[in-house]
Amino acid sequence: MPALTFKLNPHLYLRDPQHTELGQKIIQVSVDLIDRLGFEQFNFKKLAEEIDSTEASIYRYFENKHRLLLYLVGWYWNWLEYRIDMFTNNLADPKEKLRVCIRVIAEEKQYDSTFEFINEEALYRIVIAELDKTYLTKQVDSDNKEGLFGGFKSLCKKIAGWVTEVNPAYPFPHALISTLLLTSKQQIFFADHLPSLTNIGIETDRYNRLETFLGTLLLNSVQSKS
Amino acid sequence: MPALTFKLNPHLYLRDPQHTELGQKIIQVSVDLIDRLGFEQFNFKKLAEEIDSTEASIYRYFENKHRLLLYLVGWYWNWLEYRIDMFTNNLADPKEKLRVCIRVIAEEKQYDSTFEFINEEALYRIVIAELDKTYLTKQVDSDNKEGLFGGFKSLCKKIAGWVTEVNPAYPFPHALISTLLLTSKQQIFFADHLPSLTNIGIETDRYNRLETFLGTLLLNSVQSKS
DNA sequence: TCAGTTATAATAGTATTACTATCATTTCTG
DNA sequence: CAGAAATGATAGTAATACTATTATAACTGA
Repeated sequence: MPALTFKLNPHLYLRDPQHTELGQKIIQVSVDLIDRLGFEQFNFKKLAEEIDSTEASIYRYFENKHRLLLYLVGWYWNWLEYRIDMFTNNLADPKEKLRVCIRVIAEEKQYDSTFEFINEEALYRIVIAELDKTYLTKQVDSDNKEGLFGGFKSLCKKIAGWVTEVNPAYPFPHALISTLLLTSKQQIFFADHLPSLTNIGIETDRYNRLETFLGTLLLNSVQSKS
Repeated sequence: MPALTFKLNPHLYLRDPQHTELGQKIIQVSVDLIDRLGFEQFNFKKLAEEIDSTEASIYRYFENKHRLLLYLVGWYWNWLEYRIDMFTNNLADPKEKLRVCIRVIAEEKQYDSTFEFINEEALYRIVIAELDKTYLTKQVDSDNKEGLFGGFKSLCKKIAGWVTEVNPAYPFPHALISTLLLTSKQQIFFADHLPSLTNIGIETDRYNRLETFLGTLLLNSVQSKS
């Protein structure tokens, strides 16, 4: 399979990091570093040291670290949508699509060799811990106007469309799917850190249990009338 | 009705702010200021100016601004649990309790004169925008060991108990309720800032629509077997 | 009432962060 | 090989999140 890349919203970056060696290094190493340090402790100075470059050089690719996070999370949403498409495009029944979709959303994320310089396992952990910080800011409205949340919205719209196919009378398809997408991350976080808020554990079958939980949540709601 | 206060976990503060005039002012004005500026732009220097005091004085009440946020959010959970108790303690049927519970969770929050120096409307907006930041940190585990998330966990446990009463076979009561509690905030945020991720609007009946959405989500899941 | 404790104010200072600016050097391109 | 573009090296700034010190005001018990 040829090496693929995603075309991300150009407002996310100043210079496209996928097109240069330094840019690729920034992406690759920032994933590892944010995973290790957390987004608050992460900064461009530490990143520059790690890749033997300078702060100033990194600022030529990303306006600030928030945009870099938006870029990484945007990349994740594209990747997830790509995987969902891959596993659903041979299916006709929208209900079956939703089932497969839940499996892909809930599954353990593993390194995907289709995409070089992105460690999907680490990126998944970043999304779990930092996703909400992408939009819980004072600039959410201007960021949104620039289309920086396009990946999330696109995926939500697609899946919500299948919900409506299954039951056109269901009044909350988008709310249901955004809830599903966020919940899939939150419950994993709770399992790891606040276990009394969930019934997902830390065992190896946690992803199966998550799938079951999300499955009942989604499918029972969709079938309801009210 | 006499003026009430909540007994919050003492690890949240260095000196109990409810016991002194300055402490009460810190609480009261920080709610307004965080609501206006957002938590990132908020700091103790600005707060000190606003209440004609000094940074150093505020640091004698709260170790840092994160603890202050935890305090405010903890207060909110106590308040919500108090309201839920108020409206459910005369009910015997757990299913009925869940219905009322959803109404209280989804309702528009209005100023509650039972509690002086807390503006519940502003606090509710803070919780919507900043709640996730209380636990999405690197110190979540040590904060949790100190019991700083006690309010959230206590409420989740109580409602999850009613879920189990309704259907002892349902395997995810805590996951379902934590999802419900978070979703109730997230969907309001989306309605205000990322409307394509929800079907709740900004109209006056938004809280009724939210209640309906959460109702189907909860009640259909609880009744399911799998 | 006054000595002693405690709370607050006033002020200063520090390390880190999130940038911006400038200029030199390397690399890539027609 | 000239010129442009990308990167590196270095410096500097305003703001943040504190800590420390000393002075003053307020309350408390004997």
